[in-house]
Amino acid sequence: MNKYRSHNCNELRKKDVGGIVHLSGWINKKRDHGNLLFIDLRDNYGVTQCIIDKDNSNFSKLEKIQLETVIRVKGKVLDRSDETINKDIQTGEIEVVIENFDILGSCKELPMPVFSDQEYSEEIRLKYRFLDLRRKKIHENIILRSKVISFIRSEMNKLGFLEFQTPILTSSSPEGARDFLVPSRLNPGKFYALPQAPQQFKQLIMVSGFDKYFQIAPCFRDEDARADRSPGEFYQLDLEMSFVEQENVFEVVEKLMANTFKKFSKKKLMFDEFPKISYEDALLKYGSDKPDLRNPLIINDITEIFTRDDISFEIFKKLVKSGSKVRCIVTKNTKDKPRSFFDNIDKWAKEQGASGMAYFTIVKDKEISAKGPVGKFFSKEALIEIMNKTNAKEGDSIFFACNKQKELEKITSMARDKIAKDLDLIDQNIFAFCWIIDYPMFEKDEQTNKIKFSHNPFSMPQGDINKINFDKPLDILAYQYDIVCNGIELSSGAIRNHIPELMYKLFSVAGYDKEQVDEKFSGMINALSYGAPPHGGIAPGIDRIVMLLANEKNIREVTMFPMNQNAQDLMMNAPSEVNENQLKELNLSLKLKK
RNA sequence: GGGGGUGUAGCUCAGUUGGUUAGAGCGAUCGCCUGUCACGCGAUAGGUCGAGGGUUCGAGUCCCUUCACUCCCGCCA
Repeated sequence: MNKYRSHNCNELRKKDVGGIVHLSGWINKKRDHGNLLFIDLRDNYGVTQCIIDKDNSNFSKLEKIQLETVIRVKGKVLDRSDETINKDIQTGEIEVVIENFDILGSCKELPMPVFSDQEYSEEIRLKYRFLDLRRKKIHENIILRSKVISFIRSEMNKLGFLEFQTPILTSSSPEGARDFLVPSRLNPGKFYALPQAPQQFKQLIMVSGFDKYFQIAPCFRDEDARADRSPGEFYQLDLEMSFVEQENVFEVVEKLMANTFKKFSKKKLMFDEFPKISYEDALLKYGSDKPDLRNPLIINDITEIFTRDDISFEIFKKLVKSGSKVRCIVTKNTKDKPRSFFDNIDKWAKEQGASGMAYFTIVKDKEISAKGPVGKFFSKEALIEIMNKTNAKEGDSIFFACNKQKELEKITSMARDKIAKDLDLIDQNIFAFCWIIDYPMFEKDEQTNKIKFSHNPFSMPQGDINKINFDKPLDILAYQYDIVCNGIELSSGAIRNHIPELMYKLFSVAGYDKEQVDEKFSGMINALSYGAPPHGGIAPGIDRIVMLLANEKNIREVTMFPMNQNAQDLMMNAPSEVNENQLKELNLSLKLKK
């Protein structure tokens, strides 16, 4: 036994009754009966009830002690009578009668209570994160995170992957997110960048012949935060494999995800084999390349139907003529839903910046007709065609919107979520994984109208590489894939392009000449010229995996020391100003915007 | 960069149509209480109503500006 404890606070059981023990921990809660005082002593492992009465000379000192003070108690383990057993804690059959105690760490008045299920403002939680982290729920989330990471690590080891560290100070690269820059003292005027991901390094590891690599890798991107996106930094399970095709990567990741999610959650997996959905299909059917497959609603394109003469919905017909599309969502058996249900969705759509959502319900008296504000614009025959096209039946309702494709995808995707939520169609006890595959290599930049890489410039284009038609770059698909779970993008990956000549060609399509590629990606392109194996990989986001497993909607709930939305660490006061000398040494001067 | 929400005691919140001295629970302090486990009871302290300006006889409440936190859009190969 060391001087602080003979047992932890979750260790004592009936068999220990009669023993003299030392416990150390935080005062979780006091219940003061005047002549009898209960103290719940807490540590990482659990809680033990300690008790002292007024006959003990320490009584009045303990009575005055602040919650969250760290104390050591010495006492005798006592059996609890049947009526006083507490089934909610594992040590509930016993209690410790305090003989004496020492204060190991005193505590000022608390800015926030630790023993409480209440919600607190992020500001106070982040400022006093060390207190926040003592609280049960988040304490357990962080422990879960640790266990998940160590499980993943051991699974990867078992699969023959080797773990390597890659540099944190590296070079800035074009494409992708904003870099965090670090000025170099020894190289005035030059900057390192923190890696947005160890992308190039892991490919170099393959070129170096290590075959299978993984790392729980910190990634840094200077972009704005979201609930599921930490500002600044996050962690990926970065992995890369040599001599593989897409399917080989899927096999590894699918097994790893299934094992991890089965081990750490009671929720069921919707699919044992993850469905593969092409990017094009995903955008049509779900309006998004990160569909939540728990949601049964599917989007249908009914643009063509609006060219019929027996539809007199002139606003949509006019928009369709000028290139807009019409897409719809069918809700099953909603004919008896109140008017407010439909109007709310229309109103909601307007709030999202769309022109609203039209709707009608298909009813049949003698003949099929459409009930609802715009129902009168549709003939019986047109309705039957819509029903055929969308699988809608009598009693179902159809919500539809008209817009240019991209905006339409956005609003129908959000409507799919909104309607499913309103109708309570999503089973919360399921994880629905899927692969999104066949991403296009390039896309058109909306603002500049230029061709740019749609995902990763290092991806391998699909098909026979000698027959690629570079004149139609938007038609080139890549061996590029995402894994999605419950509408959250966990990861993207690709089979890489390991052929320098092909790389130059693809970069030239995106507007980079050979010199620029050589300069920006010198390490990579040079390495690929000295015998590179075909290789590919992926990088699932650790924070998001833990978030799903912990059933949390916010990534800060599974991050030990997160920054706030403005990328500030309120506890450590980062970022902070630096003194003139530091700047001078780095050859920097500040020119702040007013 | 844009839009929404929130901001009242240390913490979580209530505060009506603009109307007297801004309330409650938890926490703190003091007192009572020997079987609680969210112990109970009584008392006390604690407020720049985020900040600034305006309207008004009168503003926590209405208007304008601004700040902070948060959610979303943009952004995130």
